[in-house]
Amino acid sequence: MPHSQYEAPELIWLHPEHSGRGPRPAHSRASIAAAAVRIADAEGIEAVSMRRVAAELGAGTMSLYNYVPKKEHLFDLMIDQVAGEYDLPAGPSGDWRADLTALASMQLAVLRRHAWVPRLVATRPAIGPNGLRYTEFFLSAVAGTELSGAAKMEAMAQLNGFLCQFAEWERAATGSSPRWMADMVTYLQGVAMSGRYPSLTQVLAEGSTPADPNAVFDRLLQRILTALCEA
Amino acid sequence: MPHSQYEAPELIWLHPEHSGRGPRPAHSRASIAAAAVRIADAEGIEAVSMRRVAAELGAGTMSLYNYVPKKEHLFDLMIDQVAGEYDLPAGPSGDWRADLTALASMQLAVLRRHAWVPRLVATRPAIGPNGLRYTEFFLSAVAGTELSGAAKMEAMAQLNGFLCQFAEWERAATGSSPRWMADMVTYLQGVAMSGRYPSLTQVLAEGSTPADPNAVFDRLLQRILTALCEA
DNA sequence: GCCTTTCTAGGTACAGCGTACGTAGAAGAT
DNA sequence: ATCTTCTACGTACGCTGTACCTAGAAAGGC
Repeated sequence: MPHSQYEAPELIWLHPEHSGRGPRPAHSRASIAAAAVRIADAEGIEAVSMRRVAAELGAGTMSLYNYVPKKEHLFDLMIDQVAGEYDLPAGPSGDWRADLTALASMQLAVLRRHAWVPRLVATRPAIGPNGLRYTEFFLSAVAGTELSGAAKMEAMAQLNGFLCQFAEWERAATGSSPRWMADMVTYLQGVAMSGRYPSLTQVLAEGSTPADPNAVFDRLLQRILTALCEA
Repeated sequence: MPHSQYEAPELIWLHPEHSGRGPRPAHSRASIAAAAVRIADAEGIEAVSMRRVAAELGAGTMSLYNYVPKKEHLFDLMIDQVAGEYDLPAGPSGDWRADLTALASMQLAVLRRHAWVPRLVATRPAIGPNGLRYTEFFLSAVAGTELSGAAKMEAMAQLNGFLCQFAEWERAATGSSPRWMADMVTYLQGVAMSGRYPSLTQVLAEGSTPADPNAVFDRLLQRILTALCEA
């Protein structure tokens, strides 16, 4: 294909991976995605640059562009790569609440392993092959409910949003740098001292024994499931 | 302060805006935040660069660093700037559900006006002066419930997450480029054709009369409120 | 067999980014 | 009047995504 006047599709999944002609590609989408995931897990999503991923693969920077026409597409590959970690049952059990509870636990585990995922999926739809497997299982699990098709999709989006939100909240509470935590304490002390925020001050003063995140998760999840799927 | 060996606090709110000495600053946090918000509203958040904001203010690029030690802090200022758009009642009405419903509607309006907000608040806590006013109102509104202090904060975080999620979902459904929508349709047709995703195919085939977003919002909001605040 | 076509690999180059550092000068403190 | 501390901002560095180009490999048509 000529370089000019051709516009790559917005969706990498519409871009054929290889089309017979020419030399065998030295890499694959899967190996590229795996390399990018490795970097993001170890050094954070902001360390994932085209140069860095290419270096990880031992390839030239610009060679990557044969596989990934735009950097955004690299993110799509990464999302679908981790979506491949789901170990989905062959079919729904008939108990939608049990199925979705199990699915959500699995997803939380994935989000904990790959802390950069919530940020990415908030921006881009996860509709690669593995994302579609997830969607298919979710939809089959809630097939027995009275939800309309559109409502099922909404419910999936909301559940995903809740899980990402929870994972980020958990990480913010436990994974911040000491300096950051210290600054936060200093600031909130000043806020309490100012006297302008009595309700907030009262909550802060409560001491807040940090509840077991898993317990909080289970409780909130059940409530969300009820909210989403019950008529 | 000397340039070296001093480390700015992680929180811009711990950084004094001006300390008497030296020449009068030509700008203010408020004017800088307003300029950045103007740019983000008009051209998207990725158009907000230190150079661009400085230019908008008619200042030299590096002058901005006297007000905003790091770019992240500029985001904090922007978030608090739009949090200033809330027109909060003087105090809670005593009906927490009514108060939170009104608060959520106001917030949705803000998120619709400033589509870049969800992405930012997912990353950074909104604890500037205006964010604290919001927090204070939320906490005072749910003061009558049986929630613990920590549970109240969780509830606020979850409600915020829901609102951002909803705003992004709404925008994705209505605000994408024609090219993007066309590519999506092409892709999903192929997906349905493949036969590998029967439940998804069925949902897609349903036609999905696009429900009134406001109705969907009201319904989901009430369910979320119930899930979060009822014992 | 060869030739043409179409692919892959990857170097070079450019505009734009955040920001470290240094200098010049203004204004409050003594 | 002097010292100190602030503001304004130019220059420069290392990094980013990626447009464009060249070189060579492999498949299709004859």
